[in-house]
Amino acid sequence: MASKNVSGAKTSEAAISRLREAGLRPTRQRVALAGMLFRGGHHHLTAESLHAEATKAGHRISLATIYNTLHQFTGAGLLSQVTVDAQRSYFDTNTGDHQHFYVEDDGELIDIPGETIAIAGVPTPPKGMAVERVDVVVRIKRV
Amino acid sequence: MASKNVSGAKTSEAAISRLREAGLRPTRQRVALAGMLFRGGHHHLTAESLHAEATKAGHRISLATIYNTLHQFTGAGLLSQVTVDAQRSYFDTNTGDHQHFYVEDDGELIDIPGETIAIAGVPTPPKGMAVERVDVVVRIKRV
DNA sequence: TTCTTCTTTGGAATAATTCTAATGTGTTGA
DNA sequence: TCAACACATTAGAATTATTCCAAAGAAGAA
Repeated sequence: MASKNVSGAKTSEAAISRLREAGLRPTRQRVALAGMLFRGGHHHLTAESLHAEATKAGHRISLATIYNTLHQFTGAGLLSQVTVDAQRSYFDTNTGDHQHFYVEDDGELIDIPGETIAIAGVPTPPKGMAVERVDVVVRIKRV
Repeated sequence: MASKNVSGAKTSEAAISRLREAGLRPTRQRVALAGMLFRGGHHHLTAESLHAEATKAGHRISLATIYNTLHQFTGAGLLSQVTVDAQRSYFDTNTGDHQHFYVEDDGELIDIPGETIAIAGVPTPPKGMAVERVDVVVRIKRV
């Protein structure tokens, strides 16, 4: 018997294997969120925005679970966290090497591809420390 | 009759003119904070850390005033704000062009002089926007 | 001085995030 | 198939950083 929703089913299967590979149990909530997050082009989100999107799509997922999931996905390398604003945490489905424009007027993030910006002369960290990541944020404003 | 504390008096005078030049009324609280902040080498601080330092130095200044003052000083160009952690706002007495190491283990900031890192290829911002600042954060961890 | 305007303040309010303890669910092995 | 366990989810309380508010206080001009 055919699935009620072929494209939905495919999304789910992809999400499920993605979660399994990451070592995360494919629970209903995680599958739903992974389906929304990794369905196509990259995007930026916050806990609140993802919660709103999930609710609108008909998934009843608590905010606590949204937070848990965002952190688990980040830990598993499925998402990256972007720190540009002291008030709110942003997440990015693009985990590759790249940078961001941050529009200060409305808190929007815009990707800058990884090869665009060249950074030279990063100094050696203090003894006993290693560089984890080099973040570049180009803060822009409406003129 | 001589001042009770020559060095303290000098610090105050310097702080007072600094505030006047910035167009800020030299109130008792602002003078005390400016005295602590601009007394010597550059440093990094948070609202809480400044409040604790002020209290320890015997100044009774409310946390609300600490926040007000930090924002006013930042607006006046006496401080710069550093966004490296989503949970807490850092301020820097070094307002010149420079970058930071951020020690993720203990939330410490370390300055990287302005000439050290070279950034090339910053793309043109979208129409109607202008680059406000380019921030580089080198996140490091204990190995 | 005295008036006016700007500041400071304690405490309440807000916002984002985390915690907690109870309940629910995926997985495993018999 | 199902019992049993480990792991997840949840609502709501708790926490943390920060801002707001309205009243009381201090700085500057006349």
